Amino acid sequence: MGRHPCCTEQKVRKGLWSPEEDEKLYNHITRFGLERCGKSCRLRWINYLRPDLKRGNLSQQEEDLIMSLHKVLGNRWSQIAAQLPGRTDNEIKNFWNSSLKKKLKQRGINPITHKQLRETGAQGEMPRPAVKPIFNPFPSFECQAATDPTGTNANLYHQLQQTYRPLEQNEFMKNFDNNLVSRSSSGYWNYGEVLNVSDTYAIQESLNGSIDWNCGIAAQMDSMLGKEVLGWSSLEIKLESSLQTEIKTYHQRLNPCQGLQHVESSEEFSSYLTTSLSQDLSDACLDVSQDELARELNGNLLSS
DNA sequence: AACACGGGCAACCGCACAGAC
DNA sequence: GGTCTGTGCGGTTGCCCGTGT
Repeated sequence: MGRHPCCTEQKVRKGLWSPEEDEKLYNHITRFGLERCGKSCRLRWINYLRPDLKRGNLSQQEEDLIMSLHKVLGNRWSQIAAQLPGRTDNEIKNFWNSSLKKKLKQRGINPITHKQLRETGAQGEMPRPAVKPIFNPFPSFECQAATDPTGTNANLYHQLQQTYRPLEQNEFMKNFDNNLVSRSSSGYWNYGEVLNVSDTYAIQESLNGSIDWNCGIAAQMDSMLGKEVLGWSSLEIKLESSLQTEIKTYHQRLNPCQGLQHVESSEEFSSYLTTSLSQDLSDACLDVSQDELARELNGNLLSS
């Protein structure tokens, strides 16, 4: 778990409180009559009083960046906030819940998956699936662009098509029959033998069908599966370090002083970001089709 | 003017993690 | 290895304010 940027600054102490610090705090509270707990004070400082905070509304550029980052990171507000200097995770979370979410819905886009909503629902909501949703090894790429070969991100679509080679029907069934794709009694899918990577990856679906990326939960699988499970964190680290690089490059492109190409829109950035990340992930030789896997596993779930 | 309602936002809550002891 | 403390994080709650009736 990362620390808040303020604690990485050299002049900010961390760890146990010294008697001198206790005395200073005590004096402040007794002198000014502050009746707040430490946690509340900390929150107030982080979200409101910190001198490096930006005031005022978020710019269109910031909004675009949040949108793009959410597509990749999901509700990891602190990580999103880390890319927006002077903005807090709380501010971004509130902005997302009160504004951006609605905007996406109005555009017919599911704010959780960033996929186009079907036109069947009365309120434009996705109908609940008849069976429990299937684990998707690449939730980050469930963007509209990847499913629309005729859209503005056609290049991305074709790249993803090439990067993630579909498994043939019999190839999948062979894997399933040989227990290379398996599911534990606790609801974990294990793709370790199918994904051609050094570690075995595991993940849990939450009740609402979203994916639980928590490494801590995945770590609990050690005992269940009887073997070392977690390379998940290493994948996450790889993904995030890739993301850091892309963000840096994005900022460079946004800065005309550096004489680099200008990014025109959030769509362009999304495409750019996702394309770059897909290249990084393809380096990990992930060789599986999510759609094929989902279809087949759904079928097996129904028949079991 | 009074009330209901909804949106925006700050603050709170509970959990998890890391490090010290 | 267990416990305690400090900290980070995301979901949720509740207050304030504007708007509509």
